[in-house]
Amino acid sequence: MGKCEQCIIRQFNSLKSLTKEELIRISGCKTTQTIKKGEVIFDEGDKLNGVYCVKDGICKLSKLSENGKDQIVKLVVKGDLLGQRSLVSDERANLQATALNDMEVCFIPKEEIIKDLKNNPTFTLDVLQHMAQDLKEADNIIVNMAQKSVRQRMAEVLVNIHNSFGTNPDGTLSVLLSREDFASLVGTATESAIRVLSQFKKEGLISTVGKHIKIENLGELNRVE
Amino acid sequence: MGKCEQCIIRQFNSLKSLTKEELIRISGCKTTQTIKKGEVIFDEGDKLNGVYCVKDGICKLSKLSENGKDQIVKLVVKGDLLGQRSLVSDERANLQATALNDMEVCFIPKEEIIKDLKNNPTFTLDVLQHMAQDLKEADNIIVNMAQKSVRQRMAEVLVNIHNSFGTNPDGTLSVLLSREDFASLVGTATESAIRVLSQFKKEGLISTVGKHIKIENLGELNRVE
DNA sequence: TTTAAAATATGATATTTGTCATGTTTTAAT
DNA sequence: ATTAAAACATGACAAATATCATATTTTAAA
Repeated sequence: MGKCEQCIIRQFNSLKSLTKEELIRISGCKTTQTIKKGEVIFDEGDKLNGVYCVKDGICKLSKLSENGKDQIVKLVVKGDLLGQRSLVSDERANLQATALNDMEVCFIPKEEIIKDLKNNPTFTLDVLQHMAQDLKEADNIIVNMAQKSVRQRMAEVLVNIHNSFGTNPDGTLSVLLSREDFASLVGTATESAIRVLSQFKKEGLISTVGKHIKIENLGELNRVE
Repeated sequence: MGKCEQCIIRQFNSLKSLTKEELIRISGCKTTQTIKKGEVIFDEGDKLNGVYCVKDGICKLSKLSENGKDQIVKLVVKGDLLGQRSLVSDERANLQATALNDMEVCFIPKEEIIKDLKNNPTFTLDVLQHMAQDLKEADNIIVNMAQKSVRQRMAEVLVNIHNSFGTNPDGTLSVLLSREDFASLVGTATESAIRVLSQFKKEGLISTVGKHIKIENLGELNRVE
């Protein structure tokens, strides 16, 4: 089993603020898991007894609305921590986490990581800063949902995925999503999402290679009204 | 000038996790301000050099969308801290804070409160827990914005204001908002907000006493489809 | 007190988006 | 390779919501 203190993934998240001693302790109690595409990592209402460090793959954080539709709130990728909020607040999970492709994660038990939250203010402050960033992004999503059209929101989703998660060598978005997932991100009906993407394709803003989407005109996509 | 260590307001926010010594130090450097209704406390893009502890009154946190409409993201009331996110992330403000009635606040300079964030893990963890709560609420708003009708969102806004901020002796909501502010909270056009409120009144779900709104049927309001 | 401005209200209409139906293509299992 | 299921696509229509126009009422200023 890998050792946390030698793992480069931690450089991308708050675990980088742990001391070498703390990392060695965490390393001794963590477990590594592989999660298959489509598998639910945790569900709304679950009691999480730890936090996940994503070593590879990508998952969605979503919530089921009363109308039966899933709304994706955030995408969590390699290098991110998963489940911090439940850890810190000691509440049941508010969101569901579902793997969008095969994942490799390390699970760190709650009682161990809590020790560090209580004793290492640098670590706690780092977690706090990440959560502040998440909150800012969530606030911005609220404004977009309330004030922008489906077309604008879809353009923004494409640009964000491009900028945050990058592209494959052939230029297609590295994150591969179904039309239904796009709809869940944008907050619209699946048919509407399909229509908007088709329209973008007609207008030459994007192209598709199989299921993969390639952004052809980032500037125009940013300017979509 | 009042002393923080004797101020009961701090029981409602993270400042309660400061030690007596820390409180005395904060007390010595804080300033008390009164803010008039309608006044902007800080604007999007402002560099905040401290955090506000709200002793009295209420304000809205909002963001101007590209279509020129304001979206309210959160209401901040007596007992809350204002501006923590900018403090922690060391970024410019993402939101505008505007007083909805006359307010009294204490301003604590950044460099002083940062000392405590770096040295008192109990305090940092408390701030973290509050931010985790804010993030959960923001996630829930995203889901509502994306998946619920204007009518449902308005019902929810009324119920939330009732439950979170309470009522006056005559039963009216203690938070007095204009129809435009209701629209900004719900994320809809002012006319639509007015129409929905008129409809609720017709259906006997609410009544109005001047500009004040009284919830007449909380149960039905919760069940609005 | 009078008066202008702002807030509230409501109708008519346009636009956006969702829903339902149906067909096509892709994927995965046998 | 065949076939069933899932994903993708598109048209037709319905429902929700925004926009524009125009009153009415309330508020605040002179």
